[in-house]
Amino acid sequence: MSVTIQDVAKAAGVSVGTVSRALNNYADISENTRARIIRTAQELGYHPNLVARSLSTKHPRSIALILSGFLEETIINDFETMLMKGCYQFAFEHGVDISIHVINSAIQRRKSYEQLCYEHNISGAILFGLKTTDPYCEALADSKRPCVTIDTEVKGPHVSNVTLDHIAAFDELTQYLISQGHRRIVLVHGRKEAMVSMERLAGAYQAMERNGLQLTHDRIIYTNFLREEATQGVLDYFKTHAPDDVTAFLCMSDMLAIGVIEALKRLGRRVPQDYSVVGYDGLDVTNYTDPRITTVDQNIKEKGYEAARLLLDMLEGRRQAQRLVLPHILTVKDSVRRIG
Amino acid sequence: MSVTIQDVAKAAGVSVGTVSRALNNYADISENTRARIIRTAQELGYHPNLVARSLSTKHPRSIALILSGFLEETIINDFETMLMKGCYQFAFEHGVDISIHVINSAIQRRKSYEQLCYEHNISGAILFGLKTTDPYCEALADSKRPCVTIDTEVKGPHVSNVTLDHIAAFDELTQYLISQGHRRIVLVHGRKEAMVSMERLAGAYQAMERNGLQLTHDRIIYTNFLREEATQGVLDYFKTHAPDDVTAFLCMSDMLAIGVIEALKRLGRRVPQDYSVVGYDGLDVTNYTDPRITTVDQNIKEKGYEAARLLLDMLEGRRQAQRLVLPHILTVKDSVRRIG
DNA sequence: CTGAAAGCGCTAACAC
DNA sequence: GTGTTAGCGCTTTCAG
Repeated sequence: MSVTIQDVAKAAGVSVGTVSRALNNYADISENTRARIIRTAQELGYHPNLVARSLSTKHPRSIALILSGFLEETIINDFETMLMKGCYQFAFEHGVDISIHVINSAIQRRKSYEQLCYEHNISGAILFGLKTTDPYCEALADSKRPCVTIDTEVKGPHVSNVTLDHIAAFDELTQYLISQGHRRIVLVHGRKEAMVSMERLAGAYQAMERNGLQLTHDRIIYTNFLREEATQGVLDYFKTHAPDDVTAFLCMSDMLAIGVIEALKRLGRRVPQDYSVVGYDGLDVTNYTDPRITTVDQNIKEKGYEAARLLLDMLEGRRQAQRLVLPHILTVKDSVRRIG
Repeated sequence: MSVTIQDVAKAAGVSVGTVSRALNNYADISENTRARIIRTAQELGYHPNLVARSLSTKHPRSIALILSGFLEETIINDFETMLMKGCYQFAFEHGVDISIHVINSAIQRRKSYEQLCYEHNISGAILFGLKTTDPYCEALADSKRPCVTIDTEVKGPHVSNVTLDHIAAFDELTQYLISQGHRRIVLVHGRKEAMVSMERLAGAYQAMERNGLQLTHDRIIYTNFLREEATQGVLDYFKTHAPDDVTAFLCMSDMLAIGVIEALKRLGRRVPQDYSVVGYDGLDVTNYTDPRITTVDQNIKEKGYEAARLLLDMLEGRRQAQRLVLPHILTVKDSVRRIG
């Protein structure tokens, strides 16, 4: 079939153990034989069977990207793709192998995190899409297997988090609106229970208070992050509020911003001439809408890259578990008008 | 550590072989012991170690989704995500495990397809993003390992293809424009050498000839599928052509359509009032542009689902290698005006 | 019907 | 320095 370590051993006239040592850069081996073994391995086109390796090794270096929840998401975004890009860029640069596993909350209930890792011989994982209520959050905290969560905040001796300062980011976004002269701001809110919503809400409060503005309850449109809800919410809003009751819509996601713009168009209003709108996420689609939407870029590719680096460092004992806060990027485009 | 087959055997008072047989639905085992073993396995929370299994088994059922090329792509689309959704939907429904592997052309040159499969104990693969010039295309044809390519046409005794009839789809799209009264049509072309471009071109020719229309060379704007190229191309076009030289732009991708609309807006023209534009792919973003873009939905999620089903059927000998042509979906939205 | 045992390819103790 | 060998957890003959 394929060329195994045995074949290399035979061809090089040594034992399999020696081949293994040579190829894994062990110290106690003569440069001579190592060179010879590496050469024959190359000639034969040998590549180690990673499955066999991870089965036998005690300190495996196999790292996994575990994606949760996106199967159920009705919202389409490019987070997973961008994240994969980031992880693999690091992986390619450093010659590590990443396996991807797709799960959801139901699977988490059926199969424990440890079990999942055991089944696939995962020694360290990057987790994306975890909800704070997901079973794996607790499991991660208890596990002695190093892992990195992206965005989800989980504390544990071997758990790192890579995230943005969403509060500061949303503060900055809000501040930007205010700096452009907007004082009558409506917040288009995401799913109430979601951590991501709460953080963004805190950021909005923070910025508004600092500027002596109030965020009253009737100035908040609640949604479950669905675009249509934002559209409907805005339409409803203007049934009970005068047109000049608001000058800007501060949205907790880009999709909500798109929904808001849709509603405004239906009402015959123009963005940004009549109303300003900002989003959050930095989805690529914000470049193709009309107008292009000012937003905060979550920098998800960078998160993937840093998560992979951090995980590898943890596995090799170079770094402790930590919270890594990456810079966010306020991306000013065309959906905000300066007023006043 | 984790509960192994040994633990189950001990607890149930049988041998590991018996446990294995019971759990894998072998015939030659008494219903009594099977039931008992299954019960104890459940009580202990046993899940098989898939790595160990795939190492030992002769007829492994481990299937992989191999994604090529998207790391280099500057174009962001949701193909990979949708594809994964489709594959995993089938996988979850049928209790099969899919591993995902990310590669590119460079990796294909460095490591053979067989080697990749061997390393990860892949018994059958779904491949997406292969270019016709990629080394793996030949490798697939020669391999006795069943596989399914998506969109890329590869012929081989164990190679299936899941695709659309892109020629017919583009024909239909073109015909739609014509049926709306458009006769002066400009084709916005993708990368010349790409198979996907050639097929679409053929479809366009076919429809136009059937309607007694000519697709002359000066009515084609060439691009490499980049949005900005389409924008520039249209701007350039109108430097040498009169405004009424064209009534509709037939684009080989949604991104190109977005680029065209951008150009028309810059020129102060409105879509679809002044010009009609159609795209191809069915990206989600076509729902958020202004206007929403009439396009052909490639139905990528369905492709993933059917590819997974087909691969499993091939692995289990229920189906031969075949070319599976899924229906495409002409999605009429708001970017075409009926004229004449 | 079930147990015992070989072996998948590799790593890591343990010898020499 | 290098060879030998015992597993990693599982499937699959081969006996009985």
